[in-house]
This record gives sequence, C-alpha cells and structure tokens, in this order.
Amino acid sequence: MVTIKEVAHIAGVSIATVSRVLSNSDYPVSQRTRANILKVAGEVGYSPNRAARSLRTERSSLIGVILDNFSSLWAPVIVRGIQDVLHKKGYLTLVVNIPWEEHSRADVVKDLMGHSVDAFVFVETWHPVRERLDMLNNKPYVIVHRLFHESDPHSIIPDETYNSSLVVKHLLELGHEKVAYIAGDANYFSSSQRLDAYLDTMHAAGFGVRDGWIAQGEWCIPSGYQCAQRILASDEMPSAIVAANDELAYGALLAVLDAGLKVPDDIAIVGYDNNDISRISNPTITTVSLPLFLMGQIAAENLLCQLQTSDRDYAEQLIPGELIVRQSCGAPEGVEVYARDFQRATAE
Amino acid sequence: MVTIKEVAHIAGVSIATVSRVLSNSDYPVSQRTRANILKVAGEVGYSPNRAARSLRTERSSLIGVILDNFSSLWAPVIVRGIQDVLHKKGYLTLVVNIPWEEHSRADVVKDLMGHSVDAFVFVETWHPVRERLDMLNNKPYVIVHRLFHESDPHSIIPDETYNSSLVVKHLLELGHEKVAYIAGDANYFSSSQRLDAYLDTMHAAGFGVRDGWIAQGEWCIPSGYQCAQRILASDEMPSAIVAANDELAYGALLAVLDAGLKVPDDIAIVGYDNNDISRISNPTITTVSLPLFLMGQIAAENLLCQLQTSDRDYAEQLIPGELIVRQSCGAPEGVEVYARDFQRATAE
DNA sequence: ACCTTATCGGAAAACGTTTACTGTGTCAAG
DNA sequence: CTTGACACAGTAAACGTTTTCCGATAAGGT
Repeated sequence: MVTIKEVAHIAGVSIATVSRVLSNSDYPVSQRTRANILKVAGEVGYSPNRAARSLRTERSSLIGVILDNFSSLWAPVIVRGIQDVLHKKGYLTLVVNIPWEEHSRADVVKDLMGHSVDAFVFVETWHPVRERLDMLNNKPYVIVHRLFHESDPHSIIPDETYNSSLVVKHLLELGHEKVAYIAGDANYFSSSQRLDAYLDTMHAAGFGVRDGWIAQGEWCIPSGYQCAQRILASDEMPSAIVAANDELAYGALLAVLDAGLKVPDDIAIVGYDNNDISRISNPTITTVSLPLFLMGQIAAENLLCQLQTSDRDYAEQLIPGELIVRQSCGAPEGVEVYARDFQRATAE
Repeated sequence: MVTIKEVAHIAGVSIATVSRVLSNSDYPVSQRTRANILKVAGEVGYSPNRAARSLRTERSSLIGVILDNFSSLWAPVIVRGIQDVLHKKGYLTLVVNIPWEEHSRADVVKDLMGHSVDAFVFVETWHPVRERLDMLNNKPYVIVHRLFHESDPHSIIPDETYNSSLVVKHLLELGHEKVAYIAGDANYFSSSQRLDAYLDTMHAAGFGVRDGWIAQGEWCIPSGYQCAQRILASDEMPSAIVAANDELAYGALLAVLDAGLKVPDDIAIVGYDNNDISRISNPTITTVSLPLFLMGQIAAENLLCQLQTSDRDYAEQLIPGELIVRQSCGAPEGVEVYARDFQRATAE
C-alpha cells in the first residue's frame, strides 16, 4: 500500500501538506501545490489508511447498526435506507444482528465501540435497554423500531394511529358501517395503538362497534382464520373486517372463503404491513405500506445531523404510512398493477 | 476509553505483557500475571482499540461483504449465514450494496481495501468482474451466487442440476409420465442448467418430451400464466408442470385454475426456490429450497480457512437443495405444517 | 524603512497497539 | 562452579495519520 509519505516525497512537499490537501481541511494551501498533490495522489493510487486516521482522529467513518431480527421482512429494507444515505457521505455500516434472547447484547455495543464507530442505529422490535444506551458515552444514536412501548426522543417510528385510521376511513368511505377488527398480540404496544385508532375512527364517524366484532389475535395466519370464524359467528355479521396485519388478514380471507362467502362482495377485508402475502393472495388485499426505506433514510439523515452539530436533542419522529388499495374491499384500485389482472390482460 | 497503558499500570506490569495476554499470543506469560491482567482488564472494562491494532498488524477483523441486490429475498439470508459464523470468531462485516448498474463498483473494493478488510465475500447474481477480483491483491475471497455463467474456484453455488432433477424425479415417482416445463429467462445460465436437468431426467427415465410441453418464460407470475396457457393448449395435455421458479409456478397455478382444472388432481405443479409464494398459495406448492443460510455459513468457513492457511486454492462448491413437499402435486406432505391445514386443524 | 498581518509550508508529537530485541533470574547438565 | 537453556518481563521502535506549533516569505500600511 502506498502511504502519504511516498506521495509527499514524489510531490516534493511534507506529509503535513499532503494530509491537509487530501483530508480537505480548510487550512490554506496554494492552488499550485494542491493541484500537484492531487495529481500525484491520483497517479500512485493513494488511499489513506483508515486505521491510522481513525487512531489519530478517533473517528472511523463507521456507523454501527444493531439489529434485533435481520430475518424479518422489514429489517433489510430499513438497512438499505440507512446505507443509501450514509454511503453517499462516505460512511460504511457495521451491521450486527443480535437476537433478543442472547446475553451478549451489551457486548455488541462494546465491540462496536472498540471499532470506534461514530454513531449507532438500533433497528429493533423491542426498545433497546437503557443499559446499552448508557454505554454509548454521548455518541449519536437513533432508534428505528416498529413496536416500541416506551417513548424515546431518538426514535423514528411508524405512526400507528394515523395508519390504522387510514384503512378504517377507507372502509367508511366505501360505505361500510359494520366493521369488525382482528387485533394483534396484546403484548405489543402497537396492537393497542392500532385497536384504539380503529375504535376512535369508528366512534368519530358515529358508528358503534359490537362486542363480537373485536377478536384478539396473535399476528399469524392461523390466528386470523380462527378470529374471523368467531366474528362470522356473531349475532350481526359485519360487512368488513380490519386485520391488524397482513397475516391475520390472509387468515381471515381464507376463513371467509371457506364459509362460502365472497370477498369483497360479501365481506371486505383490509390488512396492514404490505407484506408479500397481500400482494399475492387471491383476491389481493388492501393494506397499509410502512415507508421502511424512508425511515432508514430519515434515521441516517438524523444521525448525520447529530454528527455535524454535536447537538443530541432530537424529538421522536412519527412516520406516516400509505394506503395500498387492492382488490379485497372492492374499491377502484390504485396505481399498482396486480399480478392476477396483469396476467389476464397480457394473456389475451 | 481505557487503554492498555492503564491496565498495565494498575496490574503493575508493562504494556507488552498486557498485550501478550489480551491478544492471546502464545508468548509465555506466567499463570499469576496472566490471571491478574485478565482480572484487571475485566474490572476496568478494557476493550482494545481496533484502529491501533489494525494499524500495527495490518489486520482489521473486518470482512467486506459486497452485494448485488440486497433487496432480494436471498441476500439477507446469505448474509446472516455469513455473519453467524464470522461473529463467533470475532469478525465483523462491512456490508455494501452496489446495484449492478452503478459505475462505482470498483470503488467499493478500493474503499473496503482502505478500511483494510481481511477478506471479501461477493454475494451476487452476476459474476463479479475480473477487474475487481484483481484489485484484491491476494486477500482471501469467496463468491456466493445464484446465477453464474463462468466458473470460478472460489464460488459457492447451488447445484442447479441436482436440484432440478429432484423435483422431476419426485413427479416421476408419483407416476407422472407426461411432464411439461416452464423455463426461466434464457439469459440466465441457471435457466438452461435447470432445463437440461429436466430433459436429462426425463430421458433417463425413458419418457419423451413433446415440443409443446416446453415454454420459454421470464421468471415472473404473468409469464407463468401465459406459458401454462400455451402448454394447456398443446395437442396432448401433460399431467404435471415443472416451473423454473415459484413465481412461474404460481402463475401456472392461476392459469390452470382459471382453465377450470384442479391442482393437483388434474395437473400437478412444482416450483423452485421456496419463495413465500409457494408457502402461501392455495394449494401450497411443492418446491425446492436453496440452503441459503448454509451457503453463507460455508462461505464464511471457507474464508476463515483461507485466512488461517494463506492457501488460496479452493475448488468451486456445489450445494444441493432440498425438496419441500406440499400440496400442489398430491404427494403425502412433508414435515412442514402448512398454514391452511394448521388453521383447519386448530380451528376445530 | 519598519512593523503588522496573512499566507503558506515543515518538524515533530501523539494516537494505542504489537513485536523484535534485550535483559533478568532460575535451573539442570556438564 | 560454569555454562547453556529456558521462562518470563520490560524497552522501545514502528505502523500512517492528523494537528499543533513554529518559521519563512510576501504583502500591505504607516
């Protein structure tokens, strides 16, 4: 590897000058020497030794990204959003996946500190423990998470309330008045947030909600199936079912079809998450897409901001989602071209 | 940050001794001092400065992972496999996603070289260009990829031929003799590999293949739909369709259902990839799962091996997949519990 | 002519490690 | 006893940067 020393030698200047030019400091260097150094550096293919630089400056151009569950559908998208912004600014990311159960969670932060990362991003389904946050000794950090239960000024989270009201309002606009709800796992704060948003929106519109119309589910397809069956068995059949996520919605869809009913003609169904399921099911399911990529980008921007200003006071940010209109509730469809129709259209 | 100096001071020894103990070199250090140093280091929470170490040793404990398309379903799984092995050995990964079109691909390698990564993993859909491989100046590297068209000794790739014959044999065992095939995009080497494997397996079993039974598709659902329609229109109807991937299989499934036929009763369908689609469709689709996590692990092991022995000669490795038996071809199902049945079972 | 100021460049210290080299002291073989 | 070998610990150089401090030159104001 070619060092700064060689560049200095060839250019006939001291290493100090080379450093000043190449790390574009604002130290005054004449145009001539600057141009010459740049030329030489380019010719010999000089690339600064990051370790040495890091040792000296205590900055590494490395950002630690700590994940809870890299296998989830969201995480990789968020990470790409983060990287999209950071790479352009010359930062690289150290992505570490630590399952929630593992004891070594604190060690990971320590490890990353050893690599002297400049900042941290936590992408987690649960709120990062205080203990770990304390180990950061004032380095910038941001938390991107879906299912928080404790507010933190450095958080970037989806606006569950807004999103949930989005789908309910959509149904109301389509003329539905009897809307049932399948809730997610009660342990999750987001479950109650979404449920509350549903209730509030219904009440605000002046519609009541029957007891039999609310079923407590568990985020998965089988649970959606069971919950829908219970709802279908209630005294008064609803005309629409809101599911707390797409898995539940898909389960509900299967139950409704198995009951000999038609979707959306007899019962409309909406989901939440914009999973692949909702895109592929038959009929496709209207849902809410979370702007995960954007959330990653915002997290990164936020971090860059903190890195520049050394101002660590950031307000929690709620990010709104977007309604994805598909076939499952009979509305005229959105811009997206759906697999099934597309096939039929092009197959002619 | 607490440095080696402080540890040495507190333990009452020289920094050399501390270094020897903490970087567990095989230099002789008495049990007493060793234990003492370890104790002190633990108490003060010492964690070595990687930049300094890296500067001195020219090793960084960092592995560069270069991705083609992080958004794909495979990439994150492979990455997790890689990390699973590497993290345990104290390595961290620098994951960089560079879309194929971008001009800065070569820069990425240079960038990572600047961070003095110890080795490279390329996770790519296309073969990494020679040019980039040359920039590695003899650092260990491994290529994990799906769709190669040029052999490389450092490659870890799925055994397309074996996998493809797996599904065909499965159908033959179930008594099918008239088996049609929907191929993937002809640009991909894997398309022809899979197609050839199908043809070979059929011929080896003594069964002929009609012209109308082979359709050239394009990896996506609509294409599967069209291809299946063409196959259904052939003079002699096949009793089974092999699709080159799950998207095509799903498209074919929809076409067959739309034609008023039953799956698997009238026509059996198999896919390839074990996508979410095949798990969720109705009926669920028998397919081949690629051991992506394992491939990542193998890649990492391979790398560790190279790092230790400085032996850079590694043979290309073909990794066999696994048949996932589901509903779409009428066989008794495998161990997996399928969403739909599970719902029915637990819904009682 | 002299002083002040701005502009530019260099010398050298420092960052925290690892490691080659240089002792010590102990112990066994001669 | 001497000699060599061995086990252990310390000294100091080196890795490639950045940056503080200082000096030199030139320009401008009196």
